[in-house]
Amino acid sequence: MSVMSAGKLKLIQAALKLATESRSLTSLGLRELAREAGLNPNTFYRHFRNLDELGLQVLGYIADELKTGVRELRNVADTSDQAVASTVSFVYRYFLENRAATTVAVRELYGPSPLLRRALENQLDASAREMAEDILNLRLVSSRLPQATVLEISHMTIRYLLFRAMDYIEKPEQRLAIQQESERFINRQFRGALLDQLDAAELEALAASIKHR
Amino acid sequence: MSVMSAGKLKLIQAALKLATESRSLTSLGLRELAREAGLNPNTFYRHFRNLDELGLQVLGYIADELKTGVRELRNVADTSDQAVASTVSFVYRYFLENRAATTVAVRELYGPSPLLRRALENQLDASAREMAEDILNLRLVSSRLPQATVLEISHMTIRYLLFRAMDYIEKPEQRLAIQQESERFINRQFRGALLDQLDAAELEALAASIKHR
DNA sequence: TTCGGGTGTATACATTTGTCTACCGACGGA
DNA sequence: TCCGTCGGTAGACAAATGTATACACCCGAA
Repeated sequence: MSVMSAGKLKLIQAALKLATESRSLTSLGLRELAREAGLNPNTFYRHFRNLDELGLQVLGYIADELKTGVRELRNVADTSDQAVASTVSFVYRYFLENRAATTVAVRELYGPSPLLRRALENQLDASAREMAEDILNLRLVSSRLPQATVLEISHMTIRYLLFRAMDYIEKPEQRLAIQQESERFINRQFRGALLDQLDAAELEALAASIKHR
Repeated sequence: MSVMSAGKLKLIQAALKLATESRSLTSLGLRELAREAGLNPNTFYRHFRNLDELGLQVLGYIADELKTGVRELRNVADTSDQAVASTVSFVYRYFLENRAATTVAVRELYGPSPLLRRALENQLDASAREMAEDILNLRLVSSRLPQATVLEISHMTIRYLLFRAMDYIEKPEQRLAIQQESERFINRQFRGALLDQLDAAELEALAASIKHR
């Protein structure tokens, strides 16, 4: 994936551009692609057997872009005390910088091509596992939370942030609000899960303390 | 929307079918549509000016389908004590029965057509408001939760359930797991929000009770 | 130096697409 | 009874699409 002839790169970038601004990746035309890339239509066949193969390569391309981002993400979480806020802020800024890749990912995750969907699901799965690992390693949440719960919340969070990133990208005036809302989302998930871990006596005490106004 | 000639209905249903099983609604062809409906291509022009107009009408059609479902939903929540569990179960069964409409909604919510996206966003907004209203009226959560919080969680929940419905539809062996996971999602949101409402003294007490093992 | 593979182009062709104009039967109101 | 509108069809058109074959250039290995 690292070495790639100029024409192939042009085609992939043209696919990203067109998929973002006009249609879905799966519905791009071969000639449309070549036109955008400034190449002869037949050049396409030098690099891809068909349009599905192009789609997969585009996913590989954006996966590469994403991987560097995830690595940076780990460092951010490592050195921050306000882990949730800074992580959310970083993730959205990152999606914003890679809006083409983000848009394609969102559209194809539940799109018509099973091939692309599987690939994207695996990508999200891996990200969720990494996130959960970081959370556990850095002890960002109470150790009373089971590992499975942390993983589940990581899954939910990543899905939520990914879709919300579309609004974040396209509605600049709402960015701050979306960011804060996402922080609340995550905090509530973890606090709610923590509450579930309390034993009966603690729950009763809590309930009582809430009851009297 | 209620009275509609046979041909028009056939075209809309053909659009739903094709959009579900092969491509996105926005990328359907006029002739493709007519072929599926068993009609002459030109019949299309008797009912729609262009493909965008068809898209809007399809959304209207599925919105009608959805509305009856939401109404039933209110009744379920009304008579149930285990509101969350039965609501989730009902919503997913409902999405399953309307898989075509659900699929189209998911794909177009962040799809390439701004027109369709606005329409869908409004639809989701209205559903979230209804859900919040029900929750508040039926006193399903503590009255200490601000109205805005209930609305926000309703928004998040509806988005989450909608997207998760795609997995629910397509992975029958995971249905039970997805259902339970969704219940946890909702419960954690509300419990986490509740926790945020506690005042300092209550939080300290809670923290202490967690600290000692 | 020659040769072969990788990259890109030109031409061509059958197929499909959106759209235009014209024709036709049904049917409801005058 | 006549007539206009509605729903549907038929045929034709230019444009665009995917694909095949053949040609041209560059560059590294032999």
